[in-house]
Amino acid sequence: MARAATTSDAFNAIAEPQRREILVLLRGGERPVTELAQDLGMSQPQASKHLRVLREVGLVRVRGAGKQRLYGLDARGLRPLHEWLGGFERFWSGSFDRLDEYVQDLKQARREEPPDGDDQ
Amino acid sequence: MARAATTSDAFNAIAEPQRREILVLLRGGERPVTELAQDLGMSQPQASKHLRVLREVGLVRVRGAGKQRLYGLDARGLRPLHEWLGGFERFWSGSFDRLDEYVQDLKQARREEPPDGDDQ
DNA sequence: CCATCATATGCCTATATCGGAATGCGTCAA
DNA sequence: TTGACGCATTCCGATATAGGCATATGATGG
Repeated sequence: MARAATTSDAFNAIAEPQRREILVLLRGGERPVTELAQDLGMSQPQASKHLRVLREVGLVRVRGAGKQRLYGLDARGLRPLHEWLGGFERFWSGSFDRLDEYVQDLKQARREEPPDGDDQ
Repeated sequence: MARAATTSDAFNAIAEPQRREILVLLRGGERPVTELAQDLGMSQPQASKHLRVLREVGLVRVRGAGKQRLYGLDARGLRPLHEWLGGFERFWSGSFDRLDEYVQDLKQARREEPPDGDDQ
């Protein structure tokens, strides 16, 4: 087997940095393809391809506006990501984080020490 | 070019569903490789490979415990993801979400009128 | 030293990617 | 209709993946 398709979930879709940048740009409002391509320094075909992936996983939507096609953000598609991440929040937030870090450092330090006597 | 390496970021590392499951399991505490492999129904080599990726991006850490190697969660590596996602929070939370949904439904309904073979 | 358990790594194949270049297709204006 | 514009879709090549399998490495107890 190979890697899962980029269109299989939002997780895979946003693994590509340029697609993440597209989404960030779209936070500012709808945009035509060529404008996105220019702002991100990529070719128009590449932009179209990335947008296709984002559309297939439901992260953007299109709207025809004359000759142009305006792409807009559909951030609801990011919710699965947010929810999955939420399950880990307690591991890095607030004092819990510092406690965890402290415990880790203790363990690490203990491993790096010779099994010598306990001082004091 | 091909796809970015799975070890290039946390984004790419967690694109793989089984790696996500490993992280979820590790929320319950440290675990040896074989146990993870069994619980997730994958071979031991596969588990080791996934754990290698997760370790290279700093999402897990290892600790030798006799014959075993205990893998533990290092959720700090998920922070970039959380922060990136944070930039989109206002787009799906609260009434903003409902308004957006409403507008989407309107547009979708309007587009289903012509015999169009739209997206899937 | 040897046998055994726990884990890591190597080799292999099929597959899907990103990127570039060329081209197809739809829309608008004259 | 013709031309120009905006965008989508091909075809191509190089690359790295997930997974199966075999094997190397490493620690432990006799």
